Amino acid sequence: MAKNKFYITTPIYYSNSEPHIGTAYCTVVADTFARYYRLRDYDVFFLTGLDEHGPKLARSAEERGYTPKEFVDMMAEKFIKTWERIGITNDDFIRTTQERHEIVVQRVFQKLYEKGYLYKGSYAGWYCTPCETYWGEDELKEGKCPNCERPVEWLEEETYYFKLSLFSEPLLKYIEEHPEFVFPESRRNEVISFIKQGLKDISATRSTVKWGVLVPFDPKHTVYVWFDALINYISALGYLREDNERFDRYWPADIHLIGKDILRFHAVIWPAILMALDLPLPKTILAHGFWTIKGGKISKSKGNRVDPHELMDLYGVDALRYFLLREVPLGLDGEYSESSFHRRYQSDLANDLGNLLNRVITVTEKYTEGKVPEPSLHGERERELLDIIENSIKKVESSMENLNPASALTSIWEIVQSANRYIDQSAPWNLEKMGKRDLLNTVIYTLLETLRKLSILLYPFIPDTAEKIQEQLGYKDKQFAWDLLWNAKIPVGQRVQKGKVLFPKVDIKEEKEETSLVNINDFQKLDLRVAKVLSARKIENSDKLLLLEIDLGFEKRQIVAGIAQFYSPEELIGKKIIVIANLEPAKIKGYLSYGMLLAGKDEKGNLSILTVDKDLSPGAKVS
RNA sequence: GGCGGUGUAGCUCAGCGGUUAGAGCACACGGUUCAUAACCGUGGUGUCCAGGGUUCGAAUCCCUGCACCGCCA
Repeated sequence: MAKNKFYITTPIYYSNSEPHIGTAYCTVVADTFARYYRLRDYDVFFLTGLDEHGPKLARSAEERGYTPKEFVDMMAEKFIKTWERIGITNDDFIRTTQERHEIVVQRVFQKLYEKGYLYKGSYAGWYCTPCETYWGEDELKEGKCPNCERPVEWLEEETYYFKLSLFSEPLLKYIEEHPEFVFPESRRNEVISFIKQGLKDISATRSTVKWGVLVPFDPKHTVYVWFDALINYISALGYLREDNERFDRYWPADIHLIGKDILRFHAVIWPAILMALDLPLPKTILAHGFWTIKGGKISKSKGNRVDPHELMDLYGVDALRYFLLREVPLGLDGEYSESSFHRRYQSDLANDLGNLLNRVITVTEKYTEGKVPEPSLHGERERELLDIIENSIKKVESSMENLNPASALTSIWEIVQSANRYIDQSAPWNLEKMGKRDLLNTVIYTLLETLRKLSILLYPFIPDTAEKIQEQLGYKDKQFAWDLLWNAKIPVGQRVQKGKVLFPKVDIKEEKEETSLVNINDFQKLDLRVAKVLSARKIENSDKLLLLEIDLGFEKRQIVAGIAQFYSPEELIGKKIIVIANLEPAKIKGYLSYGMLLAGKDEKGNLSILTVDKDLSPGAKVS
């Protein structure tokens, strides 16, 4: 019997910036669905990847002194490492610079051209040459490029248009007939009202951008990045290629998980392309919300970016996953703060779940020699707990069906809470003295069995924890499958294995009011690092500035330093200097500086850069 | 300017026509000692944004206004 299939995707993230809480969020949610459906015995295909084309990327690479290829390879490494650490179980990782992808983009383009959906025209607008980007009249900042503030020029460019206008009617009809096509409903309404205004043909190629996929029938053009990017969902499956078994098996996608910012590409343009190709449309475009800090957007320029690695260092992988999944219903914006994260960790994970496991294992060791006892009685309390568990499982299933992992977690915590209540009411620590051996055995057995079920239920959300629970329950081979909720029991006689506390308490210092004194937290905001100077040269038209390329161990960067009057470029090369690695990038004399080196200066005007007393590797933290 | 959404306990939110309006967190008191100063129980708090209307009955439906947010122009 063929299994049901489930195909879920994340967007391919623009590899211009490193993984942050937003991309981590999206990927964790997708992973949770993927894991859940695997437990339900679906044949799951989970795709994520990177968007590696486009002018911005080429420019970022150049600014840092890399070729685009070197740069995207380096970034890809970071994404892959981060996802590994978060326990992401993607089945493939697509990169738009891969040949397998580029070929499909070209074939799709050729096909659309032959079917008459692409035509040559021209595009005009205010063009910024360094940024390789067109801007609308209203987007300009005082008549200049809003991105780099350099002058723009009115330019007309040859381009191929995609006949999006043909699809207003069919799209509208489709969306109206398929209420589940866009989620949540408010986003669906947005899409409908957008389409109702009428769709215009859109430019699908560029002749000024080099870093992209060549248009097969007119190679002075490259395919516009958005078009290139959308194709990933089918190129990864081998569409229009010889090895297209995956495509036959998994398309159409069950869920395209996306951020609300790219809703239109996915709910309008992408389905139009698919219709043009005579392909079935994905079942659901699921737009999640954004994380905010103090009600505002998280952005690099505000410098309030949240590094998932820092949270994992402090609290662990599952704390991050749990917070992201639990704090906010999928589809809405969520407010991130250290204190809300800490609260979730402390009360839900440490106090409720972690402590439950800990106390149950201790009781087992104390009263039944660490072995799963044989249950005998089955009383009112056991019945009650079982009812709650059964009920919660059903709620988890319907919550997942309704795309709401947050409410699934709420239901799972009903079990945690009931188990805590059960152990309190049954008070196994009194039963031995009272000579109620049978009841004692039943109570302990019931608790261990409840934890076994919990481990399965938790697996899609916090897989590490789920595994640790089974380890402590004494399982050598982990058992994760949904039907084991009903068709298995913890084996009598199995030896439990007390392990480390699941979620150790984490101390954080309360946020202090601003004072003139800085506290240790303030200091710790500075990411001071040892860096090795790789190259140095004078910046033209400046007698103070040097442009340095430095090795930070984890990456190479350029920084601008105002020390040309004190150091020659030659004497700096090879020196180990101290830099602030997380300083907001600044543009100095047209050069972007990604950090600042530390130097001391006395009243006489002598300047000396800071260096290390003994040899340290680049990237070493200074504190 | 157009379309849509939101406004409920100190905080985050659920309820969306029907008994004294709910949950979690926080707070207070009590219990308990197996446990990560944890867990369990009990408790209080609310002009359900404002005003008007429909209804036997409205946080819930309709209208107006205010505030915030989203999409579009």
